[in-house]
Amino acid sequence: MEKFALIVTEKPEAARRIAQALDYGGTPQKFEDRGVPYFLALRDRKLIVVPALGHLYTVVHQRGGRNYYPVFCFKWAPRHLVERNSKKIHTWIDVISKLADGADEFIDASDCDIEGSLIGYCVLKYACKDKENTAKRMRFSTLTKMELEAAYEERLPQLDFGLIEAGKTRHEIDWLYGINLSRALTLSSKGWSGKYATLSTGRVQGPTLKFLVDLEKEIQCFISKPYWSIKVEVELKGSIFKMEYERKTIIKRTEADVIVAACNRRSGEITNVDVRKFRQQPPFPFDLGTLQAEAYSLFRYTPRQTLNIAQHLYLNALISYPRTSSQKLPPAINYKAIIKALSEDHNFKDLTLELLKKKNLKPREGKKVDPAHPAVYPTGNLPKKQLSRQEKRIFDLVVRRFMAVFGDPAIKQSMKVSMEIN
DNA sequence: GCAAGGTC
Repeated sequence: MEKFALIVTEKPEAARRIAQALDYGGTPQKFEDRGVPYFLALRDRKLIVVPALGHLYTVVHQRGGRNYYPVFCFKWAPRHLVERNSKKIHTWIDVISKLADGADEFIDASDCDIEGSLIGYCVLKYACKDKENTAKRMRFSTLTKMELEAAYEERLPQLDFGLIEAGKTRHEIDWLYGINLSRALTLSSKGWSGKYATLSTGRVQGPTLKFLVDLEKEIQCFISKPYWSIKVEVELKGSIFKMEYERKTIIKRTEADVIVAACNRRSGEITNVDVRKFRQQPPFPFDLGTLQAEAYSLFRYTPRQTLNIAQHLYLNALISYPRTSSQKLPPAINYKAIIKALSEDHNFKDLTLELLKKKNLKPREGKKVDPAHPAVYPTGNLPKKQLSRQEKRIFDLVVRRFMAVFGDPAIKQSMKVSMEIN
């Protein structure tokens, strides 16, 4: 039978989109084997695109037994041998292995970050039987046809072993640190109280608990004290203005009463007007955290909700990969083409036309970077189907932030008026 | 049965 190239992705939706982008007719064939989807795309040669399902391999101790400590001996193994309820993983790996037998070229198309690179590596090494050193790498940060085609044509000759090493190390150190400290904690609490209780800690939950304990202690130690503040309404040329007393808090009620009595119903005199002009720079492009913060403050969406919505928009090729910590927009993404494409939407028309008048499109950028992805930006694709209310809001937010990044600084003015009464 | 972080 004719051999083919096997393209491995991190998840089913990515496999579907990659197959669609690479197939010359845009109509890849979908297959399913025991619940595992994969795709046949025809290009310069036969391509089979098969997804993983996140991590299929993980770390496990080499010898059994539960309560011994410390434990330093571990090995990598398929997840179904380690975790209960992962029969699905067993089938998944089996399907990939069978497909690998018919392939003579292997291409890693997992997400271009630490975890993704490790996922792709493990599939190639274990499920495909030691193909990690001969496999090529497709690098992309959006699932658009243009970028995927370029990523395929210009595939890198080898995997990024630096990222893979970082992924392995993250995995292994988290395991060593977490399992050992959890066991130590469990054993010492049993020694102390005589009762068994499973306790756990780790790289993330340990420090997080510490922050919570500190905050809780602060809350419990807080003693509230009453204070008074004085607000006044003044009439000036027939209009009422609200002002406040120069000292924001007054501890004693009697003292506040004296001040109020001295000012009430008297006329005053404006002693100073302080006008200040200042520039407000455009915002930074969105990293995931700031997108989540903004979505919460505007719409009260939880960070998890926002991530899910953004993930969905990404899978529909409307925005770039949202799991990024970058606040930078490299010129390679072609700002002008994106803004032009967005101008087709009447909601964005005025703002995009204004930006397109500019001689130079230069984004304001933040300091944060990400090794694998740029900041979140709209791809320029407009929704083909009606978006849900939530998707619409997040998409709109990403588009508007992207445009704002190229804007001129705002000139703002503030005014502080001081008045003396009695 | 103890971690963390992918995916669904």
